[in-house]
Amino acid sequence: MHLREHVYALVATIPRGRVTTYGAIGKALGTRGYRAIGQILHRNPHWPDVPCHRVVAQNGSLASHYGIGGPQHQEKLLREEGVLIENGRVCMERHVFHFSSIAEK
DNA sequence: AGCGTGACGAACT
DNA sequence: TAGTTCGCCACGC
Repeated sequence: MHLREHVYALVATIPRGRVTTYGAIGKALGTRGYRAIGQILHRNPHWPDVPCHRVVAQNGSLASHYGIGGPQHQEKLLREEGVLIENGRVCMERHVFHFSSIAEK
């Protein structure tokens, strides 16, 4: 099983109005290949089943080159879900989603 | 099959 | 605090 499958499966569980980070995903899956996760989401073929717009950097900044309609589209999508975005960054303390369980390998 | 690149992040300097 | 290096994984060439 490839890492990408796990990433998609995990991201698919993120509830509406919540966000997570590349680091959190990597940690949950037991890998440090954060860059790979970025690329995997960039080429997300499962939209909207896999809500990749809910994945942001650890400091709350949005994806630098969002692949589905530009960075502005990601921000729009998040706002529509009620996510607070200040100064181009998501209010993490308020919206971060903690994966309940371990990786599903 | 090997190499460079990238929606990252932590450790160094 | 800011800039650089390194680790890790998938992909295109």
